Amino acid sequence: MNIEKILKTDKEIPIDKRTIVHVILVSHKLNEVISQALKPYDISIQQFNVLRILRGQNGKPANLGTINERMVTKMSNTTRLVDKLIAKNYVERKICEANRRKIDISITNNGKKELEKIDITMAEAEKKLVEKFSKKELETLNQLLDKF
Amino acid sequence: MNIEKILKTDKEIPIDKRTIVHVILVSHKLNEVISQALKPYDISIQQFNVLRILRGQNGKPANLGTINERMVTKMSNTTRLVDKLIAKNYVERKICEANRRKIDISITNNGKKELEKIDITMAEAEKKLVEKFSKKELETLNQLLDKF
DNA sequence: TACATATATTTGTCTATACAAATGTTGTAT
DNA sequence: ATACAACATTTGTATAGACAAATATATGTA
Repeated sequence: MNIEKILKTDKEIPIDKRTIVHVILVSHKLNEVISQALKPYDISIQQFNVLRILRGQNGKPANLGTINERMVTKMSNTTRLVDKLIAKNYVERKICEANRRKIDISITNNGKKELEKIDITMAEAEKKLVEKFSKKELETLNQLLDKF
Repeated sequence: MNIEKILKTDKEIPIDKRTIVHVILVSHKLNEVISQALKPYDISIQQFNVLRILRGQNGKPANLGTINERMVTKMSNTTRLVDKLIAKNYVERKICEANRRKIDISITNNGKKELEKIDITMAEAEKKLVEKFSKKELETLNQLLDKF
């Protein structure tokens, strides 16, 4: 990924700015590849993330706050994301009887089945994205990213 | 930036997935810091990018295609972005007489003045974002990111 | 010239994100 | 018991992004 080529610029970008733009560009690419991998399943990355979080609850329902905490992108409207998953019959929502301010959100069997199919595609996409890296390089990259 | 803490998970994430999530999380953070820096000027990152591209034209007007090429995030609707900059009187648009399909977009003096103010704030924000890195680390990071 | 094709931009629709305000529920202090 | 603050979610509004369709102009070819 050559940034200068992507941005069609001929002048050299100073290293501070270059690093920042570089991370953002790579992130865009990752998002794009993952979105494409999800396309056949007609589900967005964020919807997929919510489904995975709910499965990780192992039957225990989650409320909105819990989902939000675990999301890669903290959203202000997980409500609307959950709405879409309910429309697809991947998720159920009911009022939490112990605390009626909260809601209990859980994945349906249908949602679990769909997720299993998606998992395979996703694992392939993820593997392909990092195939050019050695294990050592991945470790170095993660250490460097930790400094942000 | 500790990913596991951010995602509130206790289990270790496999390195492939961890790297991908890591890049995306750092990218979110960079975007957030930059957005906040721009907030006092009431301009979005993308609007700022378009302004910078237009200034880089050195008086030569740009058409939509040119702007798109040079954008960090290639958009399908630079049209609407330009609309907003016109409303702020930072940018002018007129039909290109040489080829009436194209439009000539140029930055106004008002836009240039505003951009000069923003530049200072942005340079500070960028510098701060990478302050924990040595020059060598930044170079290594850029080299690793190139492999994506 | 007429027609098909390519090019450049605009518009519509849907999803996602950020932020603020509104709603409803619970806990607490008096 | 009432009033008030804190909490959890929902809703409204604006920006941005992906994609497809529509519009307008230009170009190549029979």
